[in-house]
Amino acid sequence: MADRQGEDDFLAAYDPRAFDPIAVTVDVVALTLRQGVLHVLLVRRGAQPFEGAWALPGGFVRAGRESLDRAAARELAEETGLDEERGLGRVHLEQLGSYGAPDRDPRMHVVSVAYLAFAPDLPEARAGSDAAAAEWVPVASLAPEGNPDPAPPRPMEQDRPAGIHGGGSGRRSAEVLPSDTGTPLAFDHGAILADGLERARSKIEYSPLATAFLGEEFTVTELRSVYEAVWGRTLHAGNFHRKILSVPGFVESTGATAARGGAKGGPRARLYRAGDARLLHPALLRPDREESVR
Amino acid sequence: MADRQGEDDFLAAYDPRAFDPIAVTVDVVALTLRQGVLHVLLVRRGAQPFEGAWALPGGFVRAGRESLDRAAARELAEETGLDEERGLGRVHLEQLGSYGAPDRDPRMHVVSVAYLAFAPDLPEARAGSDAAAAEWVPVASLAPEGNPDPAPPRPMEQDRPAGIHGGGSGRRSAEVLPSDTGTPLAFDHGAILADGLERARSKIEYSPLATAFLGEEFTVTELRSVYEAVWGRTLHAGNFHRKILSVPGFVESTGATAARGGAKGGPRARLYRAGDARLLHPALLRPDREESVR
DNA sequence: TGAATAGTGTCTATCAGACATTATGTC
DNA sequence: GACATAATGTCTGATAGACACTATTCA
Repeated sequence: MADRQGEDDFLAAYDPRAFDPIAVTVDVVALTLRQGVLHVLLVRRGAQPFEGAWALPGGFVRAGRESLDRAAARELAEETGLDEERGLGRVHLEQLGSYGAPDRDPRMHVVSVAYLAFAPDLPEARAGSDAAAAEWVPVASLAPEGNPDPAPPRPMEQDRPAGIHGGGSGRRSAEVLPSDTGTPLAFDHGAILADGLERARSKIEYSPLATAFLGEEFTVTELRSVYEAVWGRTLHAGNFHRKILSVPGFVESTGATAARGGAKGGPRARLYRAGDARLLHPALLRPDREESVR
Repeated sequence: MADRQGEDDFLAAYDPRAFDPIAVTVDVVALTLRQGVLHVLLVRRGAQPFEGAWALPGGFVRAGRESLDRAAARELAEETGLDEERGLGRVHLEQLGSYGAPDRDPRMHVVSVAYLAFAPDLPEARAGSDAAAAEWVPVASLAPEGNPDPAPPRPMEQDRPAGIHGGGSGRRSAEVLPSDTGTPLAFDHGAILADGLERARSKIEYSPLATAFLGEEFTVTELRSVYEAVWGRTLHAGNFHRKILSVPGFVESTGATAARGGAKGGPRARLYRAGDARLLHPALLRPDREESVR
C-alpha cells in the first residue's frame, strides 16, 4: 500500500481516478448439504459477459464503505435470503483467496476476493436483484473429479422429526439440475470452486467446522455424513464414532436423544452440539492421503 | 465479478472511472533465516503516511498488465536485489490473504493482497526506488508473542565451508536493529505479519517448504534449526532425525557428507536435498498444540 | 583427552483402522 | 420376527516422544 511506489503512483494515490483502475469484487463459494449431498450456491448471469452461464454469487465491493468480509456476507445474504443478523450468524464464512489475472474478466482488470461459506441446510435460494436465477447445485454435477469412493447420498434430517434441526424446507433442488449440461462456470469460477472444495476438504480435518453444515443439535451419524459428503468417501461408522468423541471439545452431549431411531430401525441416537474447540487435536485426517502427496 | 451487480455497477464496469475506485496493492511477508534467527524483510517508508515507519515491502498492482502473483514477485525482487529469473526461482512465494478494511489506508480504500515468501539466506537487502531503507529484521524484535520455549540462535552454514550452500554473504544485519525501538509497523502490516508467521508455522508442518529456507544441500541439523527458528521451540535432535527421514519424499540423500563436523566437534553430517513430496505424510506437528486448541 | 555432535536403538503410550458384538429400535 | 442402526469393545500395526548409546570429529 503505497509504500515504495514511484512518484507517479504516489500522486495517483491522492487523485484516485488518475491511474488505470482495478475493480475489486467478492465471490462466494457457499456450500451446504441437502439430503446428504454437497451443494454449492450458483447464480445464472443475467447480463454479458457470460450471459446465461452459471457463476458464483458475488459483486463489487463498495468502495470506502465496507470491508471485504462484510461485502462477502452481504452478497451471500442477498442470494440466500438470510438477513445478516438472524440466520447468517450460523453460517461460517472465511476468506479463500484472491484471483487477479489481468484477463480473467474481459471488460477490465478485476481482482476477486473469494470467500468460502459453510451453511446448514437453508431454504431455497432466491435470485438477487439482477441475477436470472439462484440455485443450490450438487457439486458432483459440476466437478468431474475422480472421487475414488463416492459416498452414497445419505438421508439426513428427514430421519428425524422436524424441529430438532434448524431451518430447511423439504423442497428439493430442481429436478433437472441446472448444470447437468456440463457447462463450465463463468470467468475463472470453476477454478475458484475447485479451490474452495479443496479448502473445505482440508478444513474439516483440522477444525470442527463440519458442524457448521448441521443444525444446532445433531447425531454422530449426521456429522459423519458431512465428512462423507465433503470427502466423497464412506467412513467406518464405529471408528468414526469413537474417534470424534475422543477429540476434546469437538462435540458435547446435550443429554437428549433423537426422537426416533433410523428410518429402518435402530436405537435412538444421542444428540450433540458443537463444542468449544477451535482446532481438532488429534485431527481427523482423510484416509489415503499418500496418493496425493507427490 | 460483475455478476449480480445493480444497473449502476453494470454500467460502471464499462466506464471504469465512473465509480469510487479501490486501489489494489500487494505486500510481501518475506522470511529468511540468518544465523539461525528468523528475519523478515522490511522497508522504511520514505513518504507520508507513516513516513519513517517500517512497513512490509509492497506496491500497486499494475492494472491490466500483471497478475497478483507476478506483482508480488516483482516487489520482492526489487527489494532483495534478485532478478526474477535467477535467484528468485529458489524463493517460495504463496498468497497469504487479502486485507481490505476501508480505513486501513488513510488516503483511500486500498485492498492489499498479502503474500508470504520463504527465502534462503540472501544478500543484504537494498532499498527499492523510493523506500528510505530495506533491511532484514529479526522477527523476535517485532512480534512480542509468548514463545514458550524460545530456541537459542543456532549457528548455521558458517559451520560448513563456503560453497556448499547457495548465496549468502556473511554480513550481519545491522548491529542496532532497526525495530528495536518497538515501533509498530505501518498500516495494518503488523497484523499481516502475524498472520504470515502463523501461516509459516503451520505450513512447515504439512509441507516440505522448510527446505526453502536452506541451500540446495543441507544437513538434518540445519533443517531442524529451521523448524526451531520458525516454531520458536527446541526439538529433540534424535527424534527429529529419525522422523524426517521416515517421511517419504521429504529429503533425499546426496551421498555426500559435510566437509567438516560441528564447530566444536562431532562427526561430519550427511547432506540431503529436498525430495519430491509436496505434502508431508505423516506430518510434523508442532509439539503441545493442545494449548492453542480452544 | 574431553566434549560436542550425528546417527541409531529401545521402550512405552497413544492412535488409526479392521472387525466383532450388544442393545435398541422400526417395519 | 427380521433387520438396520447406535454404540462399544477388541486386536494389531504404526507412530510420537523420552531416553540411552555409539561413533566421529574438533579444540
